[in-house]
Amino acid sequence: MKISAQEEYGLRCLVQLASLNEGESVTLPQMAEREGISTANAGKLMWLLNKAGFVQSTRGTKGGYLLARPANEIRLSEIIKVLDEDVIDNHCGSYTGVLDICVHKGDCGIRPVLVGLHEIVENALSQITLAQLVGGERKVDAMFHSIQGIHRTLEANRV
Amino acid sequence: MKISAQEEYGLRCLVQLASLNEGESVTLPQMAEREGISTANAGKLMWLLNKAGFVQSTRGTKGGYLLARPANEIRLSEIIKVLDEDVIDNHCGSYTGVLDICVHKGDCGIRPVLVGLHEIVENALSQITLAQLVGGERKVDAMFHSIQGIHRTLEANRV
DNA sequence: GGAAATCGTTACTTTTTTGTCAAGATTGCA
DNA sequence: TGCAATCTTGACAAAAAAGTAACGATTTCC
Repeated sequence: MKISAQEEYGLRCLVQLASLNEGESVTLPQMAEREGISTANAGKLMWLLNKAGFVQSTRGTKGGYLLARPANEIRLSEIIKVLDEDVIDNHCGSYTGVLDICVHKGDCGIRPVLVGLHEIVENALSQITLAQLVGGERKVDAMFHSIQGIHRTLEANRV
Repeated sequence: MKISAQEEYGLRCLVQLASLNEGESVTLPQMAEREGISTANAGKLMWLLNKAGFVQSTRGTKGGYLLARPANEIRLSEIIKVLDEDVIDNHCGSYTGVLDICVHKGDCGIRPVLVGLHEIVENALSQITLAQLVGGERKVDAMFHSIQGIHRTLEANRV
């Protein structure tokens, strides 16, 4: 499985915006430099995120980008769905809907795996907000403890 | 996030082999037909899986492929690591090791997310074996219950 | 009003991933 | 032995993703 470049850098740019103080904004060249990508590339990402309503832009001198919604109301799952098709998708067709592209109409051997992965990833990402990725170890630790909880549950439910 | 074609079809082919009765084997054309891919493509996948020691092949008339190890000892996480780099990887560098490609050497804002996702996916996939994907609703249900367990744990540990 | 800074949009290029082909090697069987 | 079935391997072609470039539109400030 791969996290696409678009997902990764899009998310990173949003974290930058979430870290701004009241009234500040960031320009494309600044953003690009901080993430190690080209300005053109950052521009394309921000265009997507702007269309989707995550960021607000102003043109001209003193222009730039800032978040259009409060950072603690933006869930990572939403972001990923805008930057890519879904939190996880596969080659053969959406396994959350009807599987009609694939040859395995009724008896797809790996479908339970796809559905299961989709569910746990969607769950995890929908519980993390941009605000939680800003400033610090405390929040990161909390997230990690949640993940350790998952670990224990899987052990207990071992099939 | 995407599951690559190679991961998806490679896994499907192995499920076919896991479904065989004692003494049976499957040829490339059969395998390709059942998965809706070309023989050439199936050939390349099986070549990879053969090199990695998952399958055994015999050439000539009556030849074909079969599993080289018991289906209940082959974990999905192992398979995915052979068909792709890792259960999850990102553009910027392995987040299980040192992050040296990325501009964010010490303070990568999304690193906790990458590490967390890697952990829960690795965990889930390492607890599912090929044998569990063969023959039926009972095993699939059991797996699903495990996933529901994860769901509840996440709720309980909400950050 | 004009110049400079900035975003917006589309088209294009490069790279990576997928998929195909063809020639070779091995085996079984008549 | 020789033919047919089968896997093996490397080179090639097509498609998708990632990245770049160019030009247009808007805003600020002098």
